[in-house]
Amino acid sequence: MSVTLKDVAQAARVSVSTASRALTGTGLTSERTQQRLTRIARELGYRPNPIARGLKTGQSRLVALLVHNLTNASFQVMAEVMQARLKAVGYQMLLCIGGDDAQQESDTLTALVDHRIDGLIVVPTGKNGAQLKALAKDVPIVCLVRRDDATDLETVLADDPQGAYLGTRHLIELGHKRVGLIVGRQDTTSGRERLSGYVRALREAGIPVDDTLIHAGHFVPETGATSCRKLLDLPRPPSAIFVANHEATLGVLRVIAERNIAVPDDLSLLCYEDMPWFEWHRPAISIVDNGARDLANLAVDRLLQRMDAKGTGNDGVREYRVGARLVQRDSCRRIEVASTRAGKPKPSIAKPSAAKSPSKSSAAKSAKV
Amino acid sequence: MSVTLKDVAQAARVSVSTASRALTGTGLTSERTQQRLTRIARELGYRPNPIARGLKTGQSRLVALLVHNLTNASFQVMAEVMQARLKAVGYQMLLCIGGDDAQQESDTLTALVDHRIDGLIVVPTGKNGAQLKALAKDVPIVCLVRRDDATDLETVLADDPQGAYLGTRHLIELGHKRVGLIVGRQDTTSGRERLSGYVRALREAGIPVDDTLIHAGHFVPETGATSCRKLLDLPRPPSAIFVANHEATLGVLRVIAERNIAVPDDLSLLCYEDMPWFEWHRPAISIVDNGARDLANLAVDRLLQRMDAKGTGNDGVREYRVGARLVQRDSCRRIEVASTRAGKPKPSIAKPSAAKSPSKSSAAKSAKV
DNA sequence: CTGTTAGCGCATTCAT
DNA sequence: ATGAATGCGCTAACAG
Repeated sequence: MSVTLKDVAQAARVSVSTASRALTGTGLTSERTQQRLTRIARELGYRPNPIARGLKTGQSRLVALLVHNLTNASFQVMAEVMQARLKAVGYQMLLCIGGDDAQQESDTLTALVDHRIDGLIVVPTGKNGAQLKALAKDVPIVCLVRRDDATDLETVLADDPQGAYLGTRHLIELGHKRVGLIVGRQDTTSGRERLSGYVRALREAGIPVDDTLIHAGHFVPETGATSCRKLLDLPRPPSAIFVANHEATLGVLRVIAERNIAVPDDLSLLCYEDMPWFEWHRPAISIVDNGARDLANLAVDRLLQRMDAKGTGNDGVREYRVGARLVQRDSCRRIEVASTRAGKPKPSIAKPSAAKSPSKSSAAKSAKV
Repeated sequence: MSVTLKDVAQAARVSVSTASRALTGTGLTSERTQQRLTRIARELGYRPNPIARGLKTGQSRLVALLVHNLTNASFQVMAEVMQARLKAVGYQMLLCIGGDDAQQESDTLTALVDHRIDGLIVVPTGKNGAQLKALAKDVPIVCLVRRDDATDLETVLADDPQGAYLGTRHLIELGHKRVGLIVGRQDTTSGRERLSGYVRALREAGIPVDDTLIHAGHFVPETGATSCRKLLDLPRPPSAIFVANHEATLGVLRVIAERNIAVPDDLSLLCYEDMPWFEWHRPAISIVDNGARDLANLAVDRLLQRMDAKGTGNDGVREYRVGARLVQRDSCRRIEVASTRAGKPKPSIAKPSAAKSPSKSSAAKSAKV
């Protein structure tokens, strides 16, 4: 069916081992045979068989990415970035979709190691820590976006405390006193951290935290719809809603459309994680950008690094943060400050573009309570 | 590192071959040893090594999907559907992104066969027909969404002629005489077929085809923006635009937003291929649904079938079509028939759904409520 | 620098 | 029904 190393060796009248050495470029062959073999191999259309090679070397040239879905825009760009980066260094990407489900994640993980993947980037559900920990002994693993607290794996996170803080502060600076928050499950890193950023911004502004304005739930559109309805039905509904649960966004937009609410006139809306069309929506939706592309790149960098330095125990385990950015568009408006001081609350900080901010989340700004 | 078949055999005090036979369930072993081995294997946590097995059998339990990108909503659902279906029957999906680029496609294809994939579903660029044809001898292939005319591979297509026809006819029935068309490159199946459907609907209605209303281009947002601008700048601009190039949609929406054009009051808009948020956009965008989910399912069915019936030459090669559907939402409106009969053009057919937004352009700022 | 020898883990032939 | 032997294609000792 296909030409093997043996064929090449025969054609060149050398042993297979010589052929192998010459073609794998181990510099253990004479320059001449090296080139000769290379030529012959090319002429014959020889393609090394990764399966056979893998059986021997224990490697597969396969790297897996395990995400929850492909609907989330962040996961899309992560997948694309990873695929491109990995291909450039000779790896094939195995994309798996776990649905944020513990069982599926577990099954997929074992299937992946069965296939002897050389590396893994995973957005963990957080419910298979033990398994992940065990696997980490055999294959380099980098966690992405979420931390699995039961492990001590290298992890690349978005700076969610900062992002949520920036977003909330922005709304507060626009004059909003009652900011509704729709956030993810509190048993996830991002869910907790975004809530904490929100709370911090409120505290810092001296605004009491009103629990009725906070809705935490599963990462699905329905969460957004339900939560949004409840917020709007409040005796004193919020003047702004911060949707920090990306998957919930669609649900929120749906309710807003259903009730014919004008954004930003009747309600300011701020979302988390960009999507290509947010910019073209009317009004264009302001967002907190989590830096999906940079997250992916960093994760790949770390993974590649670990893959190279295999054998080097899991010492260097470290946690990384990629800064968040506020991207102002047209879905948030300034509202009248119906309170005491007439002075306008500082001009918007509107930092036009990028800006790594101190990633140390909390300590940086103000030592509030 | 991991427990091998040999370990299991030893623990059971049988030969590896017996162990192999028992565990692969070839019914060539006594019922008793069969169960005994199964139990022992489980106790030991034995997991067959697909690499080793693959080397022997020539199979990998890997199936690849090669698409252009992950931005296209259709590709997203196809990837998710495929992954789920394949996993259910014990295959891992290798997702590759070719960027609709001939070179990348070619590279990827060779990498995939190197890895001895057991099957391939590909959205072909159409520029590597020869290669695909050659590969088809070694591995079952199903083309999806596009046909590669240089091959005679089994192909699962959307019914684009029908879809474009339905969409165009819908607009015509609403009274539109000048319907702009933004469509894909004419060297692709879908590009040609959608154009043909458009033309047919026009002809059928006795409306002359105006070339200045037709823009064919690459599958990128920019195409939509450019084309849309040209259409709007026409001396006699169209009253409706049919965006039959999915990737171009964003560009069109952008121009519409930039110019502050009211849809559907100033312009009716019909798009091709659904996206989750189309429904929540304001106005909700009417579309022609290409049936991505069904396309994927059918493609998987066909592939699995071919994979089973391997050896059976490439006889059964056939072409399948998945019907398109028109999904009416709020972005198309009936317009006055500026001709003969005076009858007033009926009130806007505005479907029950959501409410009309403050139609007139000025939406963003201005006084509200 | 090169050829010889040995497996990697498994499925499968051939014996028994 | 089971064991022994063979080889898939390749890499890596181990000699020369």
